[in-house]
Amino acid sequence: MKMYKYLRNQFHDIIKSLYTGLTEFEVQFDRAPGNFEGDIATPLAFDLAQKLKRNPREIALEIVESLQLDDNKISRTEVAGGGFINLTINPDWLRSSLKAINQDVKEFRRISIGENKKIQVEFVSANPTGPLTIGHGRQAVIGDIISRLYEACGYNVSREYYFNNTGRQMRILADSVRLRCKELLGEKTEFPDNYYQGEYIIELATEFIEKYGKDLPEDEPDTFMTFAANKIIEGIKITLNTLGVDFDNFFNENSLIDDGEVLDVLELLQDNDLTYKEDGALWLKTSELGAKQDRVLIKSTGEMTYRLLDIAYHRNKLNRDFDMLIDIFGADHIGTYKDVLAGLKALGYDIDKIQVIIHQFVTLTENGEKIKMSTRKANFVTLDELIEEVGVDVTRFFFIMRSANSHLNFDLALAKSESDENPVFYVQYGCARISSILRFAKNQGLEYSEDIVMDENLLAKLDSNEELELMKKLFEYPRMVEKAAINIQPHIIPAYLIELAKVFHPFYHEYRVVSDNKELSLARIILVRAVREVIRDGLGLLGISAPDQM
RNA sequence: GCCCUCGUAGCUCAAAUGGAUAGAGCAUCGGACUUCUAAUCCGGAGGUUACAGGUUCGAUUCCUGUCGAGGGUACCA
Repeated sequence: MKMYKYLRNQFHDIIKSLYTGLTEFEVQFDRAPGNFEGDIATPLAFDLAQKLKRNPREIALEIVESLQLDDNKISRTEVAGGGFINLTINPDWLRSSLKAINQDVKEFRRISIGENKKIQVEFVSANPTGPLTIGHGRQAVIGDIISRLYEACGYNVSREYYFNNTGRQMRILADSVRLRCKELLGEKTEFPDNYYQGEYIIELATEFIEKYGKDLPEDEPDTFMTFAANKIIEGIKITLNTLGVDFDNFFNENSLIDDGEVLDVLELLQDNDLTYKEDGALWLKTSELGAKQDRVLIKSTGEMTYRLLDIAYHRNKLNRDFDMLIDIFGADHIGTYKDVLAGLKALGYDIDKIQVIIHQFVTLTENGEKIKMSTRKANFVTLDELIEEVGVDVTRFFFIMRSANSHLNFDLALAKSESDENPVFYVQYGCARISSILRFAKNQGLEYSEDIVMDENLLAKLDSNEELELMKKLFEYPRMVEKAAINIQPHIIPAYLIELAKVFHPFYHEYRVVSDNKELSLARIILVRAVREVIRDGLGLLGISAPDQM
């Protein structure tokens, strides 16, 4: 029985029976502060006090009096301060969780909120105009871990990458390659500033000549475009694979055009009187949909804008029968996604299904100097280069340990030279250390087994403060996974794992696991093995390795 | 100009929906390896949560204004 589920049910029942008029209330739980007796606290009496117009302390006392919590689970209940209710967990209940964790940690942390629900996460979706940058890396990791968290909560998750493989930037890409080809063949050219300057364009040009020969198909820009896009997409997929990010579907923008879906949307928008013509362009009446100004759908050149294509794309996604869609965008999309949602809403689609996560940019610094990243200019550091320098584990951990809407400061020099400062090693070290202990124990003839974990008398040996603290921390794990998923805040997981390691390492220094006392040794083996199970599982959710030795 | 995100210890960041005395890491100072991994641990110091108001039992969190950083912005994506 999950701790918080049990408590929530108990409190709900008692409040309903005590205050029959109340229908809407929430029971929230926090960890009790260290200076008060108790492990879990709830301020719900304050909430009720407001609704009932009564003294919070009186209400808290009333609730505590009527509450009939199982002594085997909660050993003490008290009212503290102006009306907080503090609960102390019975150590036996804590110890019982060690069985569950050791037997099957995935079952222990299993949350069934997503049973039979389908969800799609769209992320990265970088244009195929160059290698992935560090900014894309952050998004790749955030999206992947959000997907893993939802899977952990029982959802059926589909990861999708949307390739903007049409439009102006693709034509510039094609022409950049064409010009570099001519240079390679000895011709003098003017290479415009707004073309893609990166070294990789020259490599593409070299490969292009190898394939198509020196007689360039200059009147076939599509040949250059298709060649370059395919090569770049291939590279992007390799990079993502290296980072441990796998997609279920790659969706190409041009398919929306080829299948006529964009025209369908356009027709729908026009039929609903949501558009008008002006200055040779077709405008969407976004100002009537709550936005500041109207936006162009089709430019006077006849070219479709991103907004139109993105409305069509999201319509396509909504028609695919998902219960929820999560979009992960960089801060540069903050101004546009609202127009897209407004357009969809005007067409009658349920946009509440769409959750948009905006993440702030990564600031890359080296030796105190900011490095400005831009694909078009040549001075970016690629994701490949970063992974090469610091490794997959550090890259992933670094990108996920900050909340998405906080600017991420990535100090390259620090990541490269002093990677031991990175907390990922702190967590991994806990895992390696426990494996080492278990190896040592095995040599002494002491080993974990299904039989000993069922022995209540053995587990009862675990009664020191440090051991109980460790168990309390383990007990919180399922709630952390749920919290991270529901709030779409994946950084909660690394923060939790650091906390767990932070409780484990002092325990290790204070007590020997393997000692002359055989029973106590076995009990502690059960405990540290449970810690390792949770760390391993948590690192697994982050896609980070859990080494048995370091 | 307008819109969005943000401003917390010297630095990088936590603190779910408003909860009790705002927490970590790094850096700094002082300690701990003949015993299961010192990539570790123990202790000290470090704060008017940018600033000024407001809302209430209670504000880092919500509202208003000022200052500062990043992003978007009127036919790029």
